[in-house]
Amino acid sequence: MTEDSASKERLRLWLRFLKASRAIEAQIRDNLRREFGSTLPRFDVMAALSRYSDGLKMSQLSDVLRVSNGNVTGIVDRLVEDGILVRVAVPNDRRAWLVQLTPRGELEFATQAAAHESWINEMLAEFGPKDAANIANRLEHLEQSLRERTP
Amino acid sequence: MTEDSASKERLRLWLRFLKASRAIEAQIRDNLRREFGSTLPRFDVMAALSRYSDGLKMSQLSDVLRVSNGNVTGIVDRLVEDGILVRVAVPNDRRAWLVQLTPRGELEFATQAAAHESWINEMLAEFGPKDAANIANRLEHLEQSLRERTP
DNA sequence: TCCACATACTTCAACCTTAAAATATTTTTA
DNA sequence: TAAAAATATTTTAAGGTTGAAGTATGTGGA
Repeated sequence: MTEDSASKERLRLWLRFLKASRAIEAQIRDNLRREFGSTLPRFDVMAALSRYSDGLKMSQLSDVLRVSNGNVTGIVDRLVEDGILVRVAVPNDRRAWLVQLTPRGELEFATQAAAHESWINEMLAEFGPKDAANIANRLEHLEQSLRERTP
Repeated sequence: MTEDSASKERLRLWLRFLKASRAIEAQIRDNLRREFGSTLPRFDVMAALSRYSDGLKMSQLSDVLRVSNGNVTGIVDRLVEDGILVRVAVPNDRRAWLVQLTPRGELEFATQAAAHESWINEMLAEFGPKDAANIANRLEHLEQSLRERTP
């Protein structure tokens, strides 16, 4: 196998990877929209905050989600309007806000997260638990090595 | 292994999958922007058209790319402005347009595609050609079964 | 003190994205 | 052939995304 054809195989892997990822993502977006009138970015924000019951600052949230600061502002704005989140002032730092799920937000997220898990479970049914765990580990390693390349 | 923990493993697989996919995609977007002042959607359109030298109709393009009709309109508009694409009238059907790469567009795409392949080759270096081929096949199968679920 | 720098966040302009509505044209049907 | 249905595309409204610029506040020297 030449280096050149190895490169072609990796490209093919990426194209398949991207296609599968987009197909699953599109299905999730569609389900979120139809069943909950919501979106994947909103779900991602709720998921992040559900893991930090003390709340996160805007900048921490954008770190965790790996999206830009300005992006988070808009999504949080809309979730606050909808009563899913609250912004709480941080003592001794008038620049910062702590963002938290409201009780209603927690309830809403619990419902959506359960549905989300079952959609994934159906879509990835052809992966047995052993396989799933192996590939997940491999991807975790890949993602880590990518993060080391670009600090 | 209970069904419940199998579901949890599949969820974990999806989360890793998504994270890795987003990390790679982010790197490609960044490279395209910095090196070519372009974007992934533009690259995707050029890639699709490079496989069809006779050109594609707008609706065929949105089929191939699996994005909405209206979306393609805007991207093609900008690529036409930049001299990368042309819209050609279709004989006997005044509703439709055929979109093609210009000679300059073909040249531009060849350059970007070569760079793109080498970025992927570096990022996925830890996958040997055999591995890459195996996983690609598996993902192809997954994507196909997803397409059957949602026609 | 005060001034430079850093930090936290928002705003902005440009682009991507979708679903739904609108426009134009072609094809089918009554 | 006139009306209805189908097809091809664009427009629109709402949201997501980014990098860069802008605002406000905090911090650490000279």
